[in-house]
Amino acid sequence: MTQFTEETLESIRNHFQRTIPQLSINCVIFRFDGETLQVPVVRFLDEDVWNIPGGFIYQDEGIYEAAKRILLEQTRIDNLMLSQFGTFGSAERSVAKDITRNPKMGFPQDIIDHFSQRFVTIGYYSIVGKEQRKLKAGPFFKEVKWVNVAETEHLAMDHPQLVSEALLALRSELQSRPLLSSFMPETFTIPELQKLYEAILGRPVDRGNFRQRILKTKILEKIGTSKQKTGSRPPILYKLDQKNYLNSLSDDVKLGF
Amino acid sequence: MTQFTEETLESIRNHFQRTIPQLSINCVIFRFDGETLQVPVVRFLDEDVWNIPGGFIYQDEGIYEAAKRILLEQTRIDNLMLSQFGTFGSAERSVAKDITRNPKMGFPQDIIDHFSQRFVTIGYYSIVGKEQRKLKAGPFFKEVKWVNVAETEHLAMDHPQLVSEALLALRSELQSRPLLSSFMPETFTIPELQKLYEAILGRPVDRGNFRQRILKTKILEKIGTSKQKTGSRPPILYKLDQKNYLNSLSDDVKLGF
DNA sequence: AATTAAATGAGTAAAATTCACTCAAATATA
DNA sequence: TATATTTGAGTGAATTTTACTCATTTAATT
Repeated sequence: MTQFTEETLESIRNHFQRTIPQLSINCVIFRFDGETLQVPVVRFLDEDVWNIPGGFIYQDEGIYEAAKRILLEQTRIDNLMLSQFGTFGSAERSVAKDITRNPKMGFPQDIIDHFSQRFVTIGYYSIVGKEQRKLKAGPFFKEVKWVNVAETEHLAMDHPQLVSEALLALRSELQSRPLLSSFMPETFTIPELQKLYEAILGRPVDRGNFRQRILKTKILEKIGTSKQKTGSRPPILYKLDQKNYLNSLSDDVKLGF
Repeated sequence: MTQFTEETLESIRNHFQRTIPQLSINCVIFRFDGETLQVPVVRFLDEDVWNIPGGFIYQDEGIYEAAKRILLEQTRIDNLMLSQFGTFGSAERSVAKDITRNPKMGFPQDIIDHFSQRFVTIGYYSIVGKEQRKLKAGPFFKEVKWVNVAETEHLAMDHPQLVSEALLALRSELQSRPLLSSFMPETFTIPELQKLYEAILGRPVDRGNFRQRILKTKILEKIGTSKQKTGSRPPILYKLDQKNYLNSLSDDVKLGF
């Protein structure tokens, strides 16, 4: 049985006081490590279920700012453009089923009651590159880690559903615009980019045609040749041509695979 | 100065008690009258600003059910599939700026305080055909009417923004699936359908190519010839081929104009 | 040093789709 | 009966998509 100091409990109660009741935010952040998609998950205090990072909205902040703050606090991920993928609020949706009600946590009744309320959550998603690796747990959280999207079926509450809905939104965004800037490292190769597309779309993409379409957009700028030790022709290194990339966004350029 | 009976005030206070605080729902329902897109707007009590239909979520109902109930109560529109287009919640977003705080309404302070809170709203949209015309105001509302989308810039609060965001979502939906069932009458002609597409997309569409693409999907079934008195060749009447239409939804058929 | 394996860069032709346009058909009106 | 108007249907050029082939580059192997 975990014991909380009165100070911790007061801090939690104070947080409730300052936030909008029965409304939460969850952030599904995809990270591509070169092979698979992963998302950060957090563990609350001594609980043993993992959660998508999430929290509550202060009375004096907008929901977008709240999403960025929560993400920063719980994972240390910063400077990211977030997009909404949906708001979820069935009548039965509550936090307490999975956490706090757990006897071993030993929460006082008023806090259990708070979490037993029905909660509506606003879902945001984004994507980062593999250079993003440092995660640091925030207050009230014991641990943060990356977990493969394929292994998210055991997350708390309806969080597995949040992950799949976010992935659908990401997929749909990928279809309608050249999605490159935020989640690729400074320089990258076309085969690397193709692997990202395949990870998001969940299916293989023809190599030659992928290259052709990407190059036709002129959003890539040749940098040099990558040096690798794979015993095959080294791929060309590219970086984003910022000017053409921004143009392509406003010109509604689609890659469409 | 409007006078409210104590019974009315109690009914309002009771409603607040049973709903989720600081969270609302708004429904942007597009209607196509053959020429332009319109949305229903409502007028609250004796106020003179018009609002997108909206309301609050009972503690024991899901947000989707709440949206359908609110729409039914305030407009009598029923049996509609609604889709979310976004959730809006800047820190300054409040109801009271436009209504209730109006002195001539004469609300008691506790109700003004309630509406002065910051509110987050979940936006839903849908579309109906011109056969949908009956609107009936619900309790607390004095009037409901259809207004052209082009004339929604004077709606209350951020409701003009809700309309444009909903229109963007509708447009995007139109691009990715053959959008026909819910908003066309039982039988219709291809020129009529084209006018709907043009209204939603906000631009002209080539006549011949539109016909070609629609017919290629085989989701239309020829019924006969329409009889009109325009002094020109009468267009062919079609109805939806339900089986092919459902197939086209699962097969991810795109019309893409 | 020459050969091989492996993956990349580049290109090409057929198929499919999009786009711009012409022409015939059907109807009310003059 | 002729005319104006709008719809139905079709066609060919342009473009895009798709399914490939082939040359290039490098590390490892012989």
